[in-house]
Amino acid sequence: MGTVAVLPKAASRGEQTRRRILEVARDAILAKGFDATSIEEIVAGAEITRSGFFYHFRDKNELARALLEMSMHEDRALLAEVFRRGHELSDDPLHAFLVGLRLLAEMMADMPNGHPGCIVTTVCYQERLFDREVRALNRQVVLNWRAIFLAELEAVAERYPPSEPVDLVALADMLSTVVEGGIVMSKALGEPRLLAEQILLQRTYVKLLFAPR
Amino acid sequence: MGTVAVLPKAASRGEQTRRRILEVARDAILAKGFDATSIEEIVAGAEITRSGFFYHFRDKNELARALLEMSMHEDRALLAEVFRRGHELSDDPLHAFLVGLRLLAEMMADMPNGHPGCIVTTVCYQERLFDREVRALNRQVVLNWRAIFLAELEAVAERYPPSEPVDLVALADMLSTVVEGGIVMSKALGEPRLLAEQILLQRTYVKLLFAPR
DNA sequence: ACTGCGACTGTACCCACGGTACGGAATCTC
DNA sequence: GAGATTCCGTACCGTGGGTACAGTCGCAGT
Repeated sequence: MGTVAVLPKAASRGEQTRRRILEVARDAILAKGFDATSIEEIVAGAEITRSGFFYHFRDKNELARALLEMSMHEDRALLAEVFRRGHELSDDPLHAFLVGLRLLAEMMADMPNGHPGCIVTTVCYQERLFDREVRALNRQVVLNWRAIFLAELEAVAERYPPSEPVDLVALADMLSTVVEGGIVMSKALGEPRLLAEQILLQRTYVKLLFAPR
Repeated sequence: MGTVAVLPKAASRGEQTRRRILEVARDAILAKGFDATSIEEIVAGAEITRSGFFYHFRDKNELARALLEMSMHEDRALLAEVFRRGHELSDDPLHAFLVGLRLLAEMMADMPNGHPGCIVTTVCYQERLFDREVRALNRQVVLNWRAIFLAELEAVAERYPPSEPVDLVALADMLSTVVEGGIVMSKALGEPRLLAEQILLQRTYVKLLFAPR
């Protein structure tokens, strides 16, 4: 069941346990929400005790912080990989971006039970549960997405003038918006495919804006 | 502070109290999440006792159900009003729809503290907290949005063929997607204007798709 | 004026859960 | 083998959801 990869520099025992806690917690929290996930069941899933949990995390807020950091690294790696492959297949910035978006949509479509959810939404829909540090980190995660998408869009806009005047930052944010909203819609309707479909619709938007007529 | 309008057929005392509970609960839940909102503070805000709360609602699930029903009626009224005004100003279905979207964006922009959040997202990010009935109702709310947007889009598509082949249902869902995602992004970044901006970007998309070149 | 019902109040209690405190014990490292 | 790391066990507190139930208050109908 473990997704723990065999790493060259073997993590210390403590680090391994910590990772196990984070993975169990993430899955449970995305399925049931932060509050509805009890520490009791996290420690059961991670096969430790309550004391063990509080050894690694002072409280649930620190767990949230660690979860956000984990998700930020994973997102960054995933998006980097997707667009790297896009640029590998084409020198044209628009074509590369469109390929990347299609790959992203395919990844989302390949989750049989649908996307499990995003920690960012979990956090900002339970604001008061989290301290300033967590909320700041949450903001940072979103700004990170913006930067990644913006870099792609700027490269595109440099070669292809948009057919309508658009703010590139807002357009970059729209990609995050569609993903976050698409996850909500997929979950609400119980239609896992909706998320990928929405990303492809957004892809068509980009094509319409920049592709030469 | 009360938004209770003076109605002709005065609601019974029980109905008034029930409404007060729902309004207090909605504001608190959107600000802090469902779980983080204690019954204690709801009854304090509504100026009743715990027993009074449980007289009106068997448990928190029933509160959620009532909240969803309230939000469904409010949404329906708001969207109907927005598009009614659009069609009042123009006989052209596309123009009317675009006007409606602009009005919608303006409404969102006029919330000084930003959109407080959407119950639909709250529910589907805390799935396990709610029973089947609540989740079904949540789905119904989203399907309701779909129907409203789809009716507009079908009227548009009948007169103006889209410049790219698109599934109208998916496009209708994209409006909900952008609103839900935009709320999340606004909250996460602490930029209330982002939501309206995203709706206007989506409006441009519709224009690009259907406006004759 | 009496009755019945709707709309609550007050009190007492149970359980789950987050969090604290602290004393160990096993395992690993140097 | 000393010390640090990584846990385990146990006891305890406060908060909050939920149950149970007796009593109160005002109003509508007779």
